[in-house]
Amino acid sequence: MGRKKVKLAFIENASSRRVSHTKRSHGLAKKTQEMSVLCDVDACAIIYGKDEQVPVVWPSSETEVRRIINNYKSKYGIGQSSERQLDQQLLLNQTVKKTQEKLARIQRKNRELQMENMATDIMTGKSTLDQVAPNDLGDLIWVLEDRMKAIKYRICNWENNSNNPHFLNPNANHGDGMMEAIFGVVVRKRIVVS
Amino acid sequence: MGRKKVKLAFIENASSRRVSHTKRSHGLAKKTQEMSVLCDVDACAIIYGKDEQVPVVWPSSETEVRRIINNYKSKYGIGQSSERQLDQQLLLNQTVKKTQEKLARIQRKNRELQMENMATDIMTGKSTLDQVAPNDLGDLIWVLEDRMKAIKYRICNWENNSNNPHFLNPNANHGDGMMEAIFGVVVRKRIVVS
DNA sequence: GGCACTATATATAATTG
DNA sequence: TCAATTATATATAGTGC
Repeated sequence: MGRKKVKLAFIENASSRRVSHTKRSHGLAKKTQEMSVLCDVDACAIIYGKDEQVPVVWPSSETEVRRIINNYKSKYGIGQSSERQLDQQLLLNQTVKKTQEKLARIQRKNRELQMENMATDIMTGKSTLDQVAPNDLGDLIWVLEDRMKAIKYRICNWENNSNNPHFLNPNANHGDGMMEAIFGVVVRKRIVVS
Repeated sequence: MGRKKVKLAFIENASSRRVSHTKRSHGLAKKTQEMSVLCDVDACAIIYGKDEQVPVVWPSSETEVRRIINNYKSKYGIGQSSERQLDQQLLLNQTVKKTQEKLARIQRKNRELQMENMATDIMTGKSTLDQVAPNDLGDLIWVLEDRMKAIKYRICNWENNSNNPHFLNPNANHGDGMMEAIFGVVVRKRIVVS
């Protein structure tokens, strides 16, 4: 992907290696997130090296990462003897497992929606950055970037619909100002509870 | 990537979801491996869900996975509060801020151009004043005043270029009448995206 | 060195057998 | 349902500020 086919080997040049690292780790995180949404599975990616100060991790929420890894461990017994695995199997009956899975699914969904709401709050000035928990910052970036893309898309297609309904409709609620014209109706996402 | 753009949402259809899962998890694993080779970093990806019997993990060596995760934990102290964590928070904060600023910039730019378009619409009669939201009137005035200045300038210099191409060119579209002669070609502004 | 852009390689959604 | 193929979307290597 790119001007040239790159051979699969350590990139000697330090600066282009760093560039590559940035681009690729971003892409990897994105794909991990997409995977988890599209197929509703637990997915997690961890990338770190001595060069990079900050490890790239998805999801960025520590709690989520821990949950996914621990769950993976207990499910597939990483580094555990097979006897231990058997114990686990006995301990966790099907119902419990199913319930856990359901819970996890809801939690993932809920988290997504929380991020959406948070992004809206921040963009509309309802809340400020320092009110955001550190754990949520990373995921928040994703949502913001998504929104930016949506905006860019809208901007690109602006000329095609000169009589934009939001823009010209006199009945439209303009209380949210341009926000609405750009984002469409600004609504709070309803958080799923079950 | 594919015949159609797929929207980022749970794939309802079970069979295509499974196909997607297979393809994407494979791709994710590949990219994780490439990342680790190209940049010589520790990288690890874990994907699992109830549907899939076998979790997709890279690297496939359990030992490696354990090493990477443990190393990550001890290096970046998952669930531990330390200076490093603070650093991370600061960095994330900066990233969010940057993203927000970028977003704000785009929004500002977008608004300017919207006003331009609105002004054009009004001057060409495509829309009328009462279709403009009250919130937008103030900004609209600025744009109109700017245009008036430009018009005055053009009028002042009119005599200097008697054979104005727009004015005399028989192939030019004169549908917009004087508008075009004064403003130049009347086009919708192409909105800048970044 | 970082960012925006462009050309190209890759990944993958449909489609077909 | 799968495997191979094809058409397209996306990721990203290089380029020019």
